[in-house]
Amino acid sequence: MPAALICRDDALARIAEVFRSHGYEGASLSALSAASGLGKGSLYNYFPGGKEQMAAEVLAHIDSWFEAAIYAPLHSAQDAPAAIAAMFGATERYFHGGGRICLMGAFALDATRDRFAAALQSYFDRWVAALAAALRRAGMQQAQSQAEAVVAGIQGALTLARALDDAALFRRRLSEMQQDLLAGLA
Amino acid sequence: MPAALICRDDALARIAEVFRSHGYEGASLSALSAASGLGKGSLYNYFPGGKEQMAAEVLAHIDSWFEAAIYAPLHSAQDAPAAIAAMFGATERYFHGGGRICLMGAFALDATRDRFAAALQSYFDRWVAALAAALRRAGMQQAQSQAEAVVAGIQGALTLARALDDAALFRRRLSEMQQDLLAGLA
DNA sequence: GTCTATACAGCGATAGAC
DNA sequence: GTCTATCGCTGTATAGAC
Repeated sequence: MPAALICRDDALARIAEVFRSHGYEGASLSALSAASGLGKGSLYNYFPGGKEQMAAEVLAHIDSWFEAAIYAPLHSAQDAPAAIAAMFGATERYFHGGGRICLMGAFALDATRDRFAAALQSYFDRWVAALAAALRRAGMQQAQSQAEAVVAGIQGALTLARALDDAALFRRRLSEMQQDLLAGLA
Repeated sequence: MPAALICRDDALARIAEVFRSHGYEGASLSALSAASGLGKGSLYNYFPGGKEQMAAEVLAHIDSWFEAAIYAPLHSAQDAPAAIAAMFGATERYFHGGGRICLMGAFALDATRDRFAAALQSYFDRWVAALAAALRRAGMQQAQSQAEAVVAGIQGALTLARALDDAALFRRRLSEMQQDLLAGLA
């Protein structure tokens, strides 16, 4: 067990950050190799499908994280408002308080979308559905529409925060959306 | 005056669509040449700075369109609520009802941002400022925060609409944001 | 101004030695 | 499993004929 690289998941995490900062087209195999600490040959040993497989596995990993940390609690929690508050907290932490973008959102905005359309669609569909279910259980009218507003608001806040180099904008938006939602429940 | 290409602006418009659909890294000179109908050599005659200059001019063109069609009316209109309504209308038309993404937003989400940081920052800053000014004149409290919410909401709605391949979601979000804003003014 | 031909670097991917 | 060397190709950019 080498010191520099414990396991495949560690490599995948570093690969994810390369896709995050350079986009799919901009993430070269050289950069992926350097960041993961694996030679190109080794990369193809782990990911025979090459760059596309690496990106697909990164998306799958993100998806399962959100499923466990965000969607499932929204669906199963007894206390829906508390689960919604927890979602905002987990979201803020996941996106490093506005300093980290959403890879799903970034991939959606160029031709990369066509490659991973199913994964992107499922990610956003399930986020909206999980939040809408919690809002409905909390007694909110037009839960679906409100959920779309919040998920879109999160994506847009990430975009603005990065364009303006102002992570605080993201945190401010999250906190206001959360307040507005809870006010709508009261 | 050739029939296929009236002027430089026509070429720029086609170039813009290539950047929009492929992103900065994904927009190859071959694609830009094919879309504009100009050989690579001719492209470098129009744009000596190459791909970076093309993208910069596309962003400048977008910026001046928004300045004239959106920011200036928000600043100067007598009837602020009407100007805000007009902004939503112009926004919906510009983004083809949700079928066209925001190039500024797309460029903000990967390493391309660093190349055009000033243009991206200015675009979003001025959009937020113009909307906030109109909201303030219409008597709204926390106009800055509301303006950030709307501009972020627009960006996020574009992202979701494209990820879910559902342009109607964008139009729905616009219409609801507009209603909420006007309700907040009353 | 337009094009074709080309330069050279970097791309994703593979082979094969160790 | 790891690496280095190399493949074929495409990338951006330029030169030069017309």
